[in-house]
Amino acid sequence: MDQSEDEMEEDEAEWRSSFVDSVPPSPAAASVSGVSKTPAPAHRVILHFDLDCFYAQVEMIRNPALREVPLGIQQKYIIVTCNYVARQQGVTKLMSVTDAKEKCPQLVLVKGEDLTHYREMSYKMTELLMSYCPLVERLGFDENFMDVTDMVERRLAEASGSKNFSFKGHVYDHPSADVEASDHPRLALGSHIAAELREAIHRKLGLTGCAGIATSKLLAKLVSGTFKPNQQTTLLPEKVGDIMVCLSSLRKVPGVGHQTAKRLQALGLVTVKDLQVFPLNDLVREFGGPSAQRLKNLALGVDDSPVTPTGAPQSLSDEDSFKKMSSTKEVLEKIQELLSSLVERMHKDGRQPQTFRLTIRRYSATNKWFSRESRQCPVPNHTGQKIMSGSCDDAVAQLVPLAMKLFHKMVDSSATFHLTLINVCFSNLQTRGAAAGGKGSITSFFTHSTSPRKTQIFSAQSQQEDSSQSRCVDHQLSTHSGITQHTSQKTVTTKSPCSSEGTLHGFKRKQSPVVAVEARPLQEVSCSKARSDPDETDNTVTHRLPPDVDPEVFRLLPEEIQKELLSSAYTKSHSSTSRTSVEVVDVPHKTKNKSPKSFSDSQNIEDVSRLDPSHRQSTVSPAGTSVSPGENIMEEGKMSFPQSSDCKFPGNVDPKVFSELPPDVQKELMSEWKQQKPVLKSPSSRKPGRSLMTKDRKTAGKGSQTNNLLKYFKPS
DNA sequence: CTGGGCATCT
DNA sequence: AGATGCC
Repeated sequence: MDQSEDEMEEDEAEWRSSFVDSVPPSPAAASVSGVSKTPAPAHRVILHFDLDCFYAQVEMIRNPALREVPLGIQQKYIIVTCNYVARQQGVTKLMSVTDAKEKCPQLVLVKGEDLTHYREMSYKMTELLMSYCPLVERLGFDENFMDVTDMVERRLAEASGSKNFSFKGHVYDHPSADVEASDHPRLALGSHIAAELREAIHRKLGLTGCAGIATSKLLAKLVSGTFKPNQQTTLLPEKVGDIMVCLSSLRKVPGVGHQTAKRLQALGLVTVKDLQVFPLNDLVREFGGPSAQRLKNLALGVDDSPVTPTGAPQSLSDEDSFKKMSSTKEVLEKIQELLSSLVERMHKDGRQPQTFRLTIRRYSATNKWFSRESRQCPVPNHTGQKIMSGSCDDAVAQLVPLAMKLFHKMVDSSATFHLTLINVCFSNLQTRGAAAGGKGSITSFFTHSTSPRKTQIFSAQSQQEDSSQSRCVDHQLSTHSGITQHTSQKTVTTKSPCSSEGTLHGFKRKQSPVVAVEARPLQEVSCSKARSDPDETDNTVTHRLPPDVDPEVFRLLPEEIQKELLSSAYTKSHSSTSRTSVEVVDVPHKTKNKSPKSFSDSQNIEDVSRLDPSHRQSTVSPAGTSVSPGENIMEEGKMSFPQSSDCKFPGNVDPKVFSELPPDVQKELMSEWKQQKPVLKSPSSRKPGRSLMTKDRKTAGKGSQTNNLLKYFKPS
């Protein structure tokens, strides 16, 4: 039964009494939002944490010298955030680089387009909070909501004797000292918990931030920013009306975005008060029932939405924006670059993506920031396996052609086009292994993000749990040993950005294979035998089977494999030497801003060498850092070439893709893979001629992973 | 000179 | 697949 029992009674007796937490059915007052799916405790204690200039803090931890200078984090031409030294000089968030430099000529800029470090720190923060109580919901990378109602009740029970209640930090609209103590013991305890958590965050992660303590997410969020850097504020119920009315416009209400604000304005509503008194019926006409009620409630400061544990992300994506991209070659290279990084992240996550999506944004004078278009498709199982097994290069080689196919569904490359953004995304992430506990997926970040091992078990268990018993751990925050976390971490020795890669290979091609192509000189390119129908493709099976493939055998294969074969088969091939041929092609590519495989951690802050000529602002190169000589370089070097030993087969390469490359590039690619090919791996396995089949199928199941199925067919 | 994620709802 | 929202 409701364990809420243990709580004490007292104070606001009435309303809370009936259904404090457990509350079964009657939502009573909660009915407000129309949607009554989750009862929502009548009185909760919700915390909202908001880290101070998050990206800037992460960079200052990585390079302490930055603490003393005005620092701006730059993404393209925008300062997305800056430290307080810079703010003193007039720099603000989302200011253009030009304006910022004008205001503060000495502003030091660090590029922040690669979110790796921010994401890692962000999850450490969430994990830390979760170690005290599982009900933690993320909002972006730098904010977290936490429902500490249970923790508060427990403390209330323990310390029932001492009535010494006071608030930690500020209390909204209360001059200060006059603590109205125990009229609100729960919120007061919440303020203590918030203070302890902020201290833990600072001690263990080196981060400072603000916290808001209130009875709902809406209110906690609104109040948290009352006193800005590194402070906390509690909002008492009697001040709800005040805090809402003080908002300068409806747009300030969380949940009211750009579009909604415009629609409201069209109805003549501009201030919060306007919406509070506006007839609900009229609102319903515009927004529909549920949305109307929700909006009105928000204006009134009413929000019964629960803190929903976020857990591991449901999708992983990587994107880049630019001024102009108008050739297929550039698109291909960009996709390859984005995929290399994304696949690496996906591998670390540990889950297997079932869906891949490609999104683009076209240039358009009018609607510049909108209109994104996307196409998605399933991720072939064997590709997902490559990701999970760590054969990231192979996976990328298989995904690039898929992505190009999706691209061509949206863009007619024979006509001119002008893109300003490309995004690649994996979703429908499936926890591997048997126990599919759909939800338990705490995988990734939670488990291995930090140091592999110590990781927290707690996170795994805490995750799902029936709300009824989601107990907070509340081990005294102070001692709290369980959590691990390495405090300030790694970066002390940050790696130096600069040189490592730029110099290394002047050519800068990263190691990742871009396209796998089967190369045989086209003997008859198209099919010889099996062709049955000319058309379509993707699904039609037999057409275009390579000459050496036995159609009968082909039919027995799983569909994905058939597809793979078809796509790789329809590329040209050359049979010259005997090997099969599948080559991995490496395209010279620029950039790399994303880290290639193995050293994900190292990331450069600046990475010049990018293709974008334009930016090269004065990025900083941190003083201390320096490179560790040997290692980085070595790593890099070896990766780039020889390494590809296990090359792979072609996956599906769109011939179109390959053919679109400039001749010299094609040539280079060809010779490139030629070199790699000899390496170990499979060549040997090729069984004699095509007798294959049956048994091969079997073997194929498992061992063949690294090599393509083509080997079974290929004879020659 | 407008970033790079994420989520939810339709 | 798109819109919208939030950081």
